[in-house]
Amino acid sequence: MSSKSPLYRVVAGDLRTAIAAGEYGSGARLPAEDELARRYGVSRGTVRQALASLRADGLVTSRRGARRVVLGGAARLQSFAELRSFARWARSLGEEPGGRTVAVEPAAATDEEALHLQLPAGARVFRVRRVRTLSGAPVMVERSTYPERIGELVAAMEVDEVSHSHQLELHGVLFTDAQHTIDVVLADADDAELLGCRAGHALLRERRRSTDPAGSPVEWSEDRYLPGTVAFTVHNSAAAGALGRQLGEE
Amino acid sequence: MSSKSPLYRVVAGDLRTAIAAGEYGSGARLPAEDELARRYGVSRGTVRQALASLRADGLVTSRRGARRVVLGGAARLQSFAELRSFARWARSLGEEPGGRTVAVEPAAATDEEALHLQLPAGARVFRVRRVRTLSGAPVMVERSTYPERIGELVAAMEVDEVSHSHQLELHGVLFTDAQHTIDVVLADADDAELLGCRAGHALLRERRRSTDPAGSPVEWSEDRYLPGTVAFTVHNSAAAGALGRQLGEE
DNA sequence: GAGTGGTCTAGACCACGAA
DNA sequence: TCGTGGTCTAGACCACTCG
Repeated sequence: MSSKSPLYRVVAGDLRTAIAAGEYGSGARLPAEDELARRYGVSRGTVRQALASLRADGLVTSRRGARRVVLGGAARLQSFAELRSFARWARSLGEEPGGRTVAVEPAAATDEEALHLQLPAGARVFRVRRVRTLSGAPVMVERSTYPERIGELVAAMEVDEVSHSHQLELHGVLFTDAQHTIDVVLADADDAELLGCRAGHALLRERRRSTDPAGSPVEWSEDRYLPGTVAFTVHNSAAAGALGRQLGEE
Repeated sequence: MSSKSPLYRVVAGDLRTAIAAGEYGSGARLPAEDELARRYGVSRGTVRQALASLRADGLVTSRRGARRVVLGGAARLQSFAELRSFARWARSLGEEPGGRTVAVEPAAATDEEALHLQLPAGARVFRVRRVRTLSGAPVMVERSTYPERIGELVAAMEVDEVSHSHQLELHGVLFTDAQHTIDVVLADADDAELLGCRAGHALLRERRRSTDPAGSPVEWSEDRYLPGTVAFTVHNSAAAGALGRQLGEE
């Protein structure tokens, strides 16, 4: 066994599997922390670390004094529990992701781009426009802005490269954190042509700012999805969570 | 001092304040864990628990070997990362929330309702339709389904009650966990009349399943927002072991 | 009152990043 | 190499839930 996984991940994975397999159905009580610690031969702290990850994903409840209870899971579509690229997300659903780069152009950053990428106003950036497909059908238009260094890597990729983020990973560029904003926008002429819908059609918009492990912004992107192709799901709790609502102004 | 807050919350709050105040600007390095432990006179574990909550909110990075770095992204003092009712959310933004109940009716649960509320098919439920307003202007139609026990409480409320969830809290009904799904839908005739838009207009839809501390479903709701009035924001992370340490919530 | 999770301590060793 | 965060242990006490 060359298991390089930390213990708490092994425990968490085991519990996830057990829940998914129906060993602990919706509403069932999980074993007590002490019992799990004995069962896995680890300390209670390690068990708690594992359980915290299940809690963060909304799989179980957690209250002082009472056993943890398995929450009735839901069909997840685009879950924000993990940060995944379009390509990886599509494959996890058994769909075949595709991508076609429509335009790559160097440019001087607008004020908004400079703000989100933490660059000086007018800094050199790359704007990339792509159409993303599922099983050949266009479902999303992606307009991304990259800092110069990263944009040059993107510019060098094939126009039908399926996963830019995977290619960037190979060059040591990692996307580890992202802040998303989701709302509705109407298709402009460009969207209409690329997605094959009519202008004025409603689209689901996701704006995203991604950073690398060091906290430096690596991407500012606006994705526009055809309705019905995706939905975003998120879990939160009164203690903490991931979702927020904001007034819809720019 | 009647400080009832756990130590790690005090530390976390202090760090949040310092970041919001610009003491640690975007890109600044936070003090090391040992240093913080000394400074606050607590153990390293407690400091780590505090930092985990900042991490979960996307305020700082976290990587082995390197100091934590404050993530940019404007002055986001208000963490919208909690589960909040429409009324509470609106007030936190200085808006005046309102609500008008349009219909309350007992019914037999559809299959979908029964599934989400974990009730037997055909069980008695209550359907409630409301229009939510901000400063008097309608922004959202809310269609909720409640289990019988809770529905009866809702049915007894005033038609212009601003916060159902607050009233339910007074009756001991707590909403602690929720799973949300967000997508786009077109307004039907009913939506159009209630929101004052035309049928076919695009609306931002949020479907939500809420549970109480014990994990029992207490509400299944579909909210439809006029575009431009709200946007949903989410932070997530792919960092290995980003979340969690020996924390139980948060 | 017994069981359980929440908080906290004081160590230890390791893996990784940066100088 | 050295500082840092990631993982893990073995205790302790408290607050809460539940029968």
